[in-house]
Amino acid sequence: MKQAIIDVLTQALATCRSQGHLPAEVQAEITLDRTRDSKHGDFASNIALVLAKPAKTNPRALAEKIIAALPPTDAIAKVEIAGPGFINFFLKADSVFAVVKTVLAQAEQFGRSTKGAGQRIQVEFVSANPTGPLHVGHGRGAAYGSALASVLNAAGYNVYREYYVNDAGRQMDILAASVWLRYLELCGEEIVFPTNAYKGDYVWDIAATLHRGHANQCRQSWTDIVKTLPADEPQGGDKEDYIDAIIVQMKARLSAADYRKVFDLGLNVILDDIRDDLQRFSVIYDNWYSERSLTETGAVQRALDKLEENKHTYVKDGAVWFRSTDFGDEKDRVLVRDNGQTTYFASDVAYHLDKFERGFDKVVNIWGADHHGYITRVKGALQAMGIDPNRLTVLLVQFAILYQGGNKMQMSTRSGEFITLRELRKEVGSDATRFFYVMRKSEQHLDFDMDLAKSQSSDNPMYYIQYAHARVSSVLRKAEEKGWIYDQANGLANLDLLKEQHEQALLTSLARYPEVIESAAQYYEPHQVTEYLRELAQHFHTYNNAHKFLVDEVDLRNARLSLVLAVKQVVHNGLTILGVSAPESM
RNA sequence: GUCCCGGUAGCUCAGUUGGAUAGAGCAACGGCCUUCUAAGCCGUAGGUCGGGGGUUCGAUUCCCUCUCGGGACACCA
Repeated sequence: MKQAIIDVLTQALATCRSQGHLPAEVQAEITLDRTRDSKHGDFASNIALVLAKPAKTNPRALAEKIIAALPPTDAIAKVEIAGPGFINFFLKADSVFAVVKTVLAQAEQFGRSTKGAGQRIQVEFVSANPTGPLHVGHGRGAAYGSALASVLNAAGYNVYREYYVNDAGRQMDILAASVWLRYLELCGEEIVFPTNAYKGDYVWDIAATLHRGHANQCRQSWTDIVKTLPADEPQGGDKEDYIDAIIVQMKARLSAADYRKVFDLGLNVILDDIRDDLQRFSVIYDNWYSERSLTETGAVQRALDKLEENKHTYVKDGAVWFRSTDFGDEKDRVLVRDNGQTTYFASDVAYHLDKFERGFDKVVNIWGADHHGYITRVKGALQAMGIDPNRLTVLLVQFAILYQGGNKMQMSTRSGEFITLRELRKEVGSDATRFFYVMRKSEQHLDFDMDLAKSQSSDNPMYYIQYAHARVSSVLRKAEEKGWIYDQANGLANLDLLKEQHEQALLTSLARYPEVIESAAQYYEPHQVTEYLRELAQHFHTYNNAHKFLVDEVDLRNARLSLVLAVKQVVHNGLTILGVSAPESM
């Protein structure tokens, strides 16, 4: 409907140009908005205000010319000039009612569009290091990324969901060392656990599995090891140096195969746990991409070669640097360390090169807000390799702060004292968790009120929306009890009986849904869907309270049931995009 | 110090990407169940859109500046 009006406006402008009311060189994008006030009709355009100056006339006079040039249309009842020169469009009743027919006919497909034109878009999200269970910070990225992917899919993009597994690098070595030390404790060694090692209980579990399967095979004398180590932090040393020294010892004392065994056990146990966790959170992926594979396939080397070929690297202090300052970065970045090891950044360059080599038109990364400094260098590297950096969009997700009983709950991965996504899910449920995570703009700090998320009352927006869905089902059950059979054909033939204000408001809300999906996709803002659903639910509840659906008059009853069934469908479609269930009863 | 994000009702936040009289939910106050779920609805009150400049027909929205919060600034990942 919106597009249809934009089309006739475009034609009208063309006519104005040919008649000389508008200079041919004056161009403007037509904006058409839903009106806030029904006195202003259904849609309003500010085009006359925008073009008045270049056309050297006043807005109202230009608006008249434009209106006169509008081709006749079935859908529009009347057009008015209002205020300083707005053009207001009033839709015919028939075209307002038509949405019910469309919703019921298209069902799950209602709201889908072809705006994305099948463009291939990759969404990479969560990608947490497999060094421990997902915590509540990752949860927001998971809910947001998953909802965004669904929104893009509904808007006609060909979406590919990916998780980048950081299965290489120092943090993973620290995990392996942490597991090994716990294992040594199980073997009977008396050790002092390092400040910088992973202390969560899950490390004990992994160590126990190792001990069960391999007994004392990987056992080494802690007393011997300690002699080679510098002081740990509590003893006045450096905790980073200390843990690194342990890793060196571990690699020296275990065979390569045994080291890999400990390393992979930790990796696989945790990765399986993450997969399971996300699956229960209704977050699914098309692919899990291994960082380690980038080294193994030579992708990292290829990326480094490409940067070197294009003369964007140099050697200093024994390290290979990327001249990222040429692309707006504050300082140049190391690709290969003086010890010969490539950095995480080098893997990232290779990974992003690979993404575009795989043929995605657009790539979206969802990162924690603490990674914002990386955007410039990654985009710089893309540019340095001859790829348009604008094809990459990085969306930052701020941390969520949990509140329970009015108190802030803190977390920290390394200390082992953190709230896991799993705990949050079990506490407030998957539906409410997902809904609350996407309720706010991603780049905004989120106050996550656990008490509210758990509460089963109208204060809780998720329950409020789900209840609208359940309420329609309840009405249908009631109709059945009364022996009244819903006749959809009859209902659709009598939609013109829906004259109440509440009904008109609902019809407009329903018609807006496809526009909301497109907008949410265009701006990467799934929270537009939560806002919309709350509003739709509110219109429904208000209507429900003011009017009875199950009236004696058959025609009116069928018409109203058709309307509320359409509401139910749209609520279902919207909640599905958000990864939230739509219950039949509550 | 540099760079991001934010400041809208007592609280948590929307605000259709520059439009018409700035909205919602809590909290406060007053109403509505012999009825398809009161897990709901209606009403009242509540504002210098952080301050100050600028851009223009028009600014909560864009630009500059100041201010106050939060965060990021590795040869870690």
